[in-house]
Amino acid sequence: MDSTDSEAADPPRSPVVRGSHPLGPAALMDGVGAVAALGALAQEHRLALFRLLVQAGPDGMAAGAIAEALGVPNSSLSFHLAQLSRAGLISQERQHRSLIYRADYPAMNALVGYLLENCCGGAGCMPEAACGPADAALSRQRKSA
Amino acid sequence: MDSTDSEAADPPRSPVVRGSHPLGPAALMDGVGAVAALGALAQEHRLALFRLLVQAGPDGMAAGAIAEALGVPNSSLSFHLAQLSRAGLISQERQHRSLIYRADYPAMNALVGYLLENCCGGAGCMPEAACGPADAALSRQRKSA
DNA sequence: ACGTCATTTCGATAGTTTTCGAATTTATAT
DNA sequence: ATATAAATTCGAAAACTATCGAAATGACGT
Repeated sequence: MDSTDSEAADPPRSPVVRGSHPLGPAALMDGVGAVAALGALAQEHRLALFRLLVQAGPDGMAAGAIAEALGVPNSSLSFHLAQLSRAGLISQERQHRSLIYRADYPAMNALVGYLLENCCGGAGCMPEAACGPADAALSRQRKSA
Repeated sequence: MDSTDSEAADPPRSPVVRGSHPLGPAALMDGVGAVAALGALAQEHRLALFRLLVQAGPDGMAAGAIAEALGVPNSSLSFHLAQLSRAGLISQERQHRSLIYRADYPAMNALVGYLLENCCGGAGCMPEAACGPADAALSRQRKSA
């Protein structure tokens, strides 16, 4: 009752690609990566944080601004940023004295892709869509730097 | 400092629809439900379990068969089934002596929909798809029992 | 009623996550 | 150099999650 599967619940982790945290082309996702990404988003503050970064668009947001917006203490936020970062869902860049964080759209695409492929019966779940780095309605009004 | 958001990180949970665990029309998902669903899937065994149920299709699988397939002790599996059930991602039905579990496709659609809507820049992430209860490629080849 | 099979609940243990103040690091301005 | 600002790491407490054997529940056949 198996064999047709690629990965399931067994200890022997296969030597697949795995993590490309520092803003890489995370175009593909395996089960391990999916668990990491899901776990990173499975927390009230972190889901809100990620949503915020997605809304912020390509400009990203500084850590302090995020902490302010979410009403989370600075050190707690840092912890959550690290979690998302470790899962490859966000990227960091220094700008003057601030650290700017951005949502990693390819990584999110890969996660949704994994869910559609593996958890929706091999077909998919939603009507149709096309993803750029958040520009449809939100960042239309901002020029980016 | 905020206000433009619908839900973020504040304690006062809004009186939205929320959980309809026992196989309900979970067509819409809020942030709280999304965190629950993401958390339910953010675990090696549970992700494998859910995948298995998606592949099993509308026929579902008995708890024992699942435990066997995943190589997880019976009582551990029960715990994981309860987690997925609590998140509304699977449903249960008694059949003779066995309990049959099934993936709840509408719930999964709602989760993916939430991610596309809220975490992909308001546009979406994937090219195109259409979701029925897992029949496209997988259950095509199974006869069902 | 009794035995048996299928599953869940209980209870204890080990491990992981979340939280946040205090101390520290990194960068800039004077 | 020294001060100030922006974030991170450290450390320790509280809360949660995962694991699994043993006992309990529920359904069925005889």
